[in-house]
Amino acid sequence: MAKELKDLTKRSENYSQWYNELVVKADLAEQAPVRGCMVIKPYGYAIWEKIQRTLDDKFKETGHVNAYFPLLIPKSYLSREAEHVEGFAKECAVVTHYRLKNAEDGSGVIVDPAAKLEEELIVRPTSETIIWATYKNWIKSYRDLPILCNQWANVMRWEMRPRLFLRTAEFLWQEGHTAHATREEAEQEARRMQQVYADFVEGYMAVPVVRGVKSETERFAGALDTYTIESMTQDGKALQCGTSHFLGQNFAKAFDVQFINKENKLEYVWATSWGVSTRLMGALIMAHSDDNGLVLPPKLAPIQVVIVPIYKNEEDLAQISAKVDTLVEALKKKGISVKYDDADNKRPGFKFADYEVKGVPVRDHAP
RNA sequence: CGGGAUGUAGUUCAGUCCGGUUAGAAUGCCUGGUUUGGGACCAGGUGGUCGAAGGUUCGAAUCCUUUCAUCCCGACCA
Repeated sequence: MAKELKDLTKRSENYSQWYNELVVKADLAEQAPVRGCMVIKPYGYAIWEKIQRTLDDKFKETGHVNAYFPLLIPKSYLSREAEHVEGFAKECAVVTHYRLKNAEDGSGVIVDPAAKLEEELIVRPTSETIIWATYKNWIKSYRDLPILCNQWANVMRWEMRPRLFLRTAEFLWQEGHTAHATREEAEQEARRMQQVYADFVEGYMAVPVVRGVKSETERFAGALDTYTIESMTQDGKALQCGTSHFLGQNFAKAFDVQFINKENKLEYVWATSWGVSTRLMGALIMAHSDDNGLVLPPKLAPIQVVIVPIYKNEEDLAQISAKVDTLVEALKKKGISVKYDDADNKRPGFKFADYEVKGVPVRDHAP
């Protein structure tokens, strides 16, 4: 690199500032007007889409199906499972009214006091409660089991100290929620999904992880065991990348979900839940990127190859473009995403620097 | 929720201590031209309720009060 990137803070100077700047400069995301919320920009979302697509395939391969459960949860549901409410109650957003009206002094809209909800609604911090309230209706017999559902959704936790991708108030994730007839089967499922996560993070994100079990204090609120995969950041901290919980019969008991087993006896259902979130984006950035910008593994890079033409005049450009076009076609046939950046309002030097910050794996110039 | 800092142009910031013309710079953006092998240059232009409310004053970005927001360090968390 002939010239240093003038404005990206070095990791050695201030690691967390480096991270914050990189996320913005690489065009991945930006702060939203609402504290703790982020706008995921197209370049960042393209990475998330690849993560999503790959994981979704892996879930389907392991027998899971997608469904969707609602954003809002009756407040009373959250208090059904004692440990669960202990763990989540403090950080929830609450819907108390359903209507706004014009202020009489013309200062805008205000909450209409007449539109107060009888039972307040919680914006889901996670969906165990609403899902188990639903599973109660779905499960009668051992023949209804197992249920292997996943949902892609947004959730909200009112975090005290948000950071783009790593800890935002609203974040995107998937949450698997499975119901089983036996303890062994549920435990096996929880461990299997931990392995699916580990394989994905290592195989596609190229981020090494440690597989482990959470201590009692770090365990998911309501779980008997929490299996975790943890990556490392470059300042030597562990980052929780994904968790898979063996929930025992806690939620089945809280929501009274029983089934009749082969011996014609009533029994509580065994449960798991497991999730990874847009935090994976944070893990990806933290693991590979450097003082020159983002470093993306080719499997997840939205643009895998970028070609920048160098030319003196229109005639040159036409000749270069003709050659590059055939090259681009050939690469596309191989399933490689190529960008030919012939924009004439940026000079080559700018493009080289820009694509380096954005972490395009192969950057080349066409003479 | 505790400790610290900061709010001025799209962005990064100077000016605030010590009140005084029409609030500045860089960058971005727009126009024209020259350029184009690692973040181009020249000329012109665009861009601001100085976070908000109240107060002091002949006069407030600057002083006082209140308030809101953001960032950093802790505690909490996928």
